Amino acid sequence: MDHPSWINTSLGLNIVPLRPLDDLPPPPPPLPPKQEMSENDFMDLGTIPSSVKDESGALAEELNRVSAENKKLTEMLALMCENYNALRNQVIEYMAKNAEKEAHPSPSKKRKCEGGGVNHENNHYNHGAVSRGSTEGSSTDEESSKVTQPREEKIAAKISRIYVRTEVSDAGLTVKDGYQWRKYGQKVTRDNPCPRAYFKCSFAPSCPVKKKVQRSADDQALLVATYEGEHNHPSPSPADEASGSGSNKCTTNGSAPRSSSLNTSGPTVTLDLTKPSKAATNITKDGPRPKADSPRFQRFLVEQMASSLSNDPGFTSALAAAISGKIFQQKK
DNA sequence: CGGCTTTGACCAGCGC
DNA sequence: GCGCTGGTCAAAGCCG
Repeated sequence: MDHPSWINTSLGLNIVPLRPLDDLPPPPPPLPPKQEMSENDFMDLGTIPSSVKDESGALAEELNRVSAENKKLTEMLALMCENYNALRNQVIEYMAKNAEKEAHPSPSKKRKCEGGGVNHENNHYNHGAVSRGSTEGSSTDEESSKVTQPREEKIAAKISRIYVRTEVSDAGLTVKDGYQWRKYGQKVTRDNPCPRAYFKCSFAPSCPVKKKVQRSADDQALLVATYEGEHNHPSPSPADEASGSGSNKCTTNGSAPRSSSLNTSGPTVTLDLTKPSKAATNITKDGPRPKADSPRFQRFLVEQMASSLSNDPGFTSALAAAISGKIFQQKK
């Protein structure tokens, strides 16, 4: 993971690890001046008509034009890379700030944060959606509540939270995620009339993972499951996982079981510059593959980078929603 | 009979 | 110190 996974939860984004820009191959150097092939190239030199001099002039002009275009595209690509780096740095800086903020919550507010934390975060980040991903590097209210544990253990504890939409008539508090859980307690909390159920992972005897499940106070059809810790045993078999997640379509990430079929109604954005886009795939598969050092390829590269962001229908809306949600949460 | 759930009791942290 | 609250324990009951 390149980025702290809290961003998945906090921003409601599912960000695929980006390949660092430094790893990207450098933009191909400008094309060396070379003669473009034309029909005349295949003609017998002895049969060159006298007008070839005019054509050579035209070709030189064309060459200059192509070179200029090549240079322009290279500059555009460099500019885009620069913008991308700047944006990435901003994101990293922002994530670092948040991680620091959440890693040092006000100790005096420990319990108050705990009380409504689940539901409030639900509203801010993942209303009506299943959020997944361990909040590695961002200790939350739940984490700080384990005051009896050594500090190292608290830091190591990974918290992840998922939201599962169920039938309101379904009174159960079970979030089927493929793992085996043993319920060891149930409590009615102050801020929520719905009881909170406490589970321990019974898949492995020594597994330290705990899970708390409670219905959202605002939306009783929404189950909030909070996972604490990391499983110290292999994930359940895919069959188990599939059967386990069948009814609720619920799984988690990080410390909790993985899944790809989440019941997310919230925005999910996948940024993956390491994978070729559809268009790129089509070209490499179906059409002639442009040469890597050709101006056409460079233009294609630029267009792909731009279109991959701007043409993604979910990107702008998800970005706007995430940013506004984050700002709204900070104002509170 | 073993594993799981239920549920009241207990403990610890926090605010007043 | 006391009351409130969240988290955990453990005995009893349930179920296959």
